[in-house]
Amino acid sequence: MSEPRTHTPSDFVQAAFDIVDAQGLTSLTMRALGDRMGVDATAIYRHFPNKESLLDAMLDFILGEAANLEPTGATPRDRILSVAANVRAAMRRHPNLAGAFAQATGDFANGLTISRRMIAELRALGLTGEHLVRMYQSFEGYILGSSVFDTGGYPETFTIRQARYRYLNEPEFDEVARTAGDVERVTGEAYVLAISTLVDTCEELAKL
Amino acid sequence: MSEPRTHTPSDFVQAAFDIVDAQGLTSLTMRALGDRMGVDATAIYRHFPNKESLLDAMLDFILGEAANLEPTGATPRDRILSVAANVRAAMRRHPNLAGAFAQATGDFANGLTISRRMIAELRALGLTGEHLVRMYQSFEGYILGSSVFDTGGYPETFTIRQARYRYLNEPEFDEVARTAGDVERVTGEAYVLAISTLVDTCEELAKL
DNA sequence: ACCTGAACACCGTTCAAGT
DNA sequence: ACCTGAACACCGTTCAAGT
Repeated sequence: MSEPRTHTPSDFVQAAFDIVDAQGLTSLTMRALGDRMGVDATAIYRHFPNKESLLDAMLDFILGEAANLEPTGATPRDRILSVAANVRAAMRRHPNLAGAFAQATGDFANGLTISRRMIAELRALGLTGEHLVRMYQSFEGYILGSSVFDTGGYPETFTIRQARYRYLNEPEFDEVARTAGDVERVTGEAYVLAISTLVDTCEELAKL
Repeated sequence: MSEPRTHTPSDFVQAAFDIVDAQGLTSLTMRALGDRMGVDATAIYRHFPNKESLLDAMLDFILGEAANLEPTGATPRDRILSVAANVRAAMRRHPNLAGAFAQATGDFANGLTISRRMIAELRALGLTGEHLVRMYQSFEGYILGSSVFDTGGYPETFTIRQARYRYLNEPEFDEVARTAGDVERVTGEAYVLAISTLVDTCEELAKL
């Protein structure tokens, strides 16, 4: 018999995204995924040793969506901002999965690609030695951490943040909290501002 | 009969920390928590409507460990660094739970306390209006995001990061990757450096 | 080579019943 | 007022059996 392989691991990953993006992470069960693929739940174990490795494949796919985009811009600063924007946009497309990055322990091939790209830009800015490693780590923490927090659970996240702004009883925050869209806009501006600030620091450290 | 209440919600939170800190988040089941408290699993529902609200209470407790510490330092910069260090240290004490912040949707009373404290320091630096909101958001994203990534899954996280540093094939990273402790040190330095850098930006924005 | 389906050892949660 | 315990509707995963 030996049928030609009808399903690839990537088929399961795509179907899993369909479920998670539309119904949330808790709706992704092996049985639900099997149903969507027209296959028994236990058939998935031909392709992934367990559910965790399926999730890791999904997270690596998200990073791949960022890693496969060539960063745009004529200067290291612009290319760093471009990488940062691409990571954020990729997570933003899968808000129900972004939070899973914080739990993941696997190492991601596409994460390495992004890391190498960032390091190349930091070298282009003139950084070496411990300055290079330290600034790389600052960027990684900010880009990943902030993106996960800002994109996870979108759009509810911004409604929640809007409510929190109101509780603060600070006139400036009241103003921003008029719509969840305002909160999202200022959060996006804060992201770009902080990355740009970190690039400033790179330039100063390179002069030493 | 009407026994005096033998258990408070906070008793369950403490017992839940015992389980999570020692055995990991997946070991925290309602049955396991009931066993540890010498009570049927379903008795927990007298105190918490569901498991998610128990987890929210645990996360708020972690933030409380940071919020209850008066920030030290004579300048806004030092007090901001102190707040940031306290948040990180509090998460660091519960590495198996840190990642859950990225999934949480609740709003946390102790989070508000920390927010108010940060805003007071940003005002002391001379920030108002959109600058204030934007910088606040940059700090929040960096402090929370970075702390979650750096403390979640400790100490395994740093072993994983060490392995990734080796894969990068960059001499500077090789050097840092000699021990997981070196990676942890440089990550901590990067955290302080980035916060300090953001304070620099506040000072510049205040001059405009 | 790949898939099926019964089965196992769990989950969170509800609800009637106890004291 | 608080706790018990049976029960329900699920989970992820294993493994012998099918084709």
